[in-house]
Amino acid sequence: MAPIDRRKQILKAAAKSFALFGYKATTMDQVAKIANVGKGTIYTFFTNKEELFDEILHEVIIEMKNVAERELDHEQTFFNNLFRILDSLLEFREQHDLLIKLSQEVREFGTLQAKTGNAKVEGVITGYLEKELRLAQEKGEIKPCDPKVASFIMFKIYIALTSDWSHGNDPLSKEEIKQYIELFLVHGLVPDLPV
Amino acid sequence: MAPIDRRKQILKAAAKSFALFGYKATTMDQVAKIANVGKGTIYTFFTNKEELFDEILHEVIIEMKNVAERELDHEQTFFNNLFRILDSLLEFREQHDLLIKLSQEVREFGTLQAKTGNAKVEGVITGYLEKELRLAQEKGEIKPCDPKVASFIMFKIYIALTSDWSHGNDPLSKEEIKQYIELFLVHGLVPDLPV
Amino acid sequence: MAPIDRRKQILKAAAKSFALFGYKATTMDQVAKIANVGKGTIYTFFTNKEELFDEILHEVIIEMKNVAERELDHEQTFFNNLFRILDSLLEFREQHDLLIKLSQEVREFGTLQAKTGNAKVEGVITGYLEKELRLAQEKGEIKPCDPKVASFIMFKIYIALTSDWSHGNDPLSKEEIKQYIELFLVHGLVPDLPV
Amino acid sequence: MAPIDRRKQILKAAAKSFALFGYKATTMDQVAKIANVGKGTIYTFFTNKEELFDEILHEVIIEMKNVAERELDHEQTFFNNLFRILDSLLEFREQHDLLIKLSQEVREFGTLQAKTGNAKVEGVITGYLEKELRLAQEKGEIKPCDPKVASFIMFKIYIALTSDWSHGNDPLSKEEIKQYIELFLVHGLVPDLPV
DNA sequence: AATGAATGAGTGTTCATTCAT
DNA sequence: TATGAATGAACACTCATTCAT
Repeated sequence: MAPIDRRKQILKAAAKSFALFGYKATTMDQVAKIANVGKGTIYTFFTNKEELFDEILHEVIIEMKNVAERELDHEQTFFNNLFRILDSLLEFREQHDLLIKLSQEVREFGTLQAKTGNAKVEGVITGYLEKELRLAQEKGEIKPCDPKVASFIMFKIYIALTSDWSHGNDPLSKEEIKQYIELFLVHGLVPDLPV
Repeated sequence: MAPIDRRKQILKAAAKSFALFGYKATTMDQVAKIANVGKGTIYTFFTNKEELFDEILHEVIIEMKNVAERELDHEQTFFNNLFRILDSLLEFREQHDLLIKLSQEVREFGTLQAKTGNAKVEGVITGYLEKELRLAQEKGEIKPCDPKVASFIMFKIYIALTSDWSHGNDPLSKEEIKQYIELFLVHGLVPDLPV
Repeated sequence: MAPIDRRKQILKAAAKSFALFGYKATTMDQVAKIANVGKGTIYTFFTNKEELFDEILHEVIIEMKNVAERELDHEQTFFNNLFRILDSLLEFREQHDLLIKLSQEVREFGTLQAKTGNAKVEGVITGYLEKELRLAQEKGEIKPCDPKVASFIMFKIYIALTSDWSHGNDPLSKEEIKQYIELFLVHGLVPDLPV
Repeated sequence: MAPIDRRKQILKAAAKSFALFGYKATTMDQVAKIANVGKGTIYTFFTNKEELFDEILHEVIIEMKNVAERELDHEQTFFNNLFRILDSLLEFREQHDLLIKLSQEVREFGTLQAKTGNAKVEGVITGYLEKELRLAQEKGEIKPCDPKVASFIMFKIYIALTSDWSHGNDPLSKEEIKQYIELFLVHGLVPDLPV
């Protein structure tokens, strides 16, 4: 088996376990077993548990950023862009949705926090979103609100629909996710014409 | 000191520590020290760490339910009730908001998950919300949507604003929280009349 | 069992194992087993393996220094003092002879070396000896030689007789040790009158 | 590269590392890197780490014995022989002095000890010395003493001067070493005529 | 024959839980 | 009853050894 395969095997197994059980509750033995690899092998590719975790986080960030940048077109409206990017992200959800959820757990490590603080999935995504929200606001495409808070909530809603929900429920389809995002973000729950 | 006092002391200390550091990162030594109690004493009241955790979860649920039931008035509209209940919950937020966060961590335990599944804060709250959403829908107060998903999202938005946000940002005021809930849940981001 | 007993038990066991097998080859499991104590118990008294080692070293140094200082009398000749101090040291040899040997192994730890450098048994003892040798030389009691080298050798001879020798041979009696020290240090192997 | 070269390369590298860091602290990776050889290659020449160590010990012994036998001349006095042999040994000190030091570390291995007991550098050298001392004693060249103990001490003094001292001090020159051996072994520290 | 990626037994350390006082 | 000293199972990580290439 090519070394790259083994590295990927481990990353995949670790991602699965981290997403399922969290950082602390994931043991290296477990990762090794899931990856069908000797425990020592993990350490030939990653210095330690923390680095393994970081690597996974980093990969997700890179990939999501690429997707977003590929789709983003400033000629179009904010919501247009939002839904197209969403569409692309949801395309390879299978590899990533659980991982995204990890972003919520980074705070678990006292020490790690500082070091990787700005590399957090959450930070990167909301930062990105915030910038776009600000532009949209200037163009009058959305109501006035703090873009920082708004981007934070949008991110949380996305996570809730793509990841959180599927713990304990059947995963939502791509279309359903988009519908609910539209419902909550765009128009709200109140009927348009409560005559 | 009466035994009930000791029990409460421990519960309070554990709640604080669980909320601050999470389940795994909370040690019984820590809880004992915060509670100003011998470590062994904890075990005279609780069988083990897991039960201590469950108890705390349970207490929060009960209290929240009481608050909700006290405020709920089916003569009024859904949103009216929602905001009044929210108001009351936020009132004693200091004791509970961090705990709510715990609901997110329950999944941390592979084994625990199954056993305490139905005792989850999350499940109770969303179940409650779901029931009310269904009624509101029947009355035409809100747009048609799956009440289960909707209640889930609403809960997540609530957690995001009251708890998640304050990791890394200044906590939002009660008023701000209500504003954002209104913005996202009730009316959406799109300006009302983009003629 | 009084806590002091346990602490002493552990120190004794660790001393034995360190002296017998060296630092690296001594496992905490081994120490625990020899001390007839749970492994965790060691960590209630000592932060880690290194500190356990340091403590042992420190204790020996303190005790030896006390013995030496009690016996030292600058009114008397160097050799007189030397033999009286030797006498006292050999008195409680049973607790310490093996430990003394540890001084040779301190170099094993890359990191430790720097931290405890000046606390080394060897350094303390030879430093002490050196000072006395210098005085003796000024008084003409011994031949001219570098006191630093001389003290080093004297220490090594002492270790050889009290400790090294007993690995693989019956230990030498107190009297024998003194005889050999006199033979090598004081008069040399050459017969006095090789007529 | 001829296999014999590779073997020598490995032995040399291992000798260096054992001498520098000791048995336990020497890793096979380290040896392989120093020898500029694949790690697996080591195992084509030596069954395991222990055997590699033994081989090195053995080699030193053979070489020292050869040197000694070449110089030894029973027509001459004990001390004459001693100093000439010493001279020769010190000649190729660069390759071996650190190795000699290893003799002290053999005890490090609980299990190994028994198996290689009779192959110990120490044992061979002191055995040799003992024989010569016995002869010298019979000729009246040295004072009466147990040749076994005396040879042991002589060996320790030699190690101390050639090897131990240089940890933490500038190495002594060949001349200095001989001077100190003469001082301690031959005549002692007491001035000849303390009138 | 030579290699180094892969392995898992073994190490130091932590912490929930027990139990003698 | 309340305690905290004692415990050992469990964890992250290391390294001698193996084996497919």
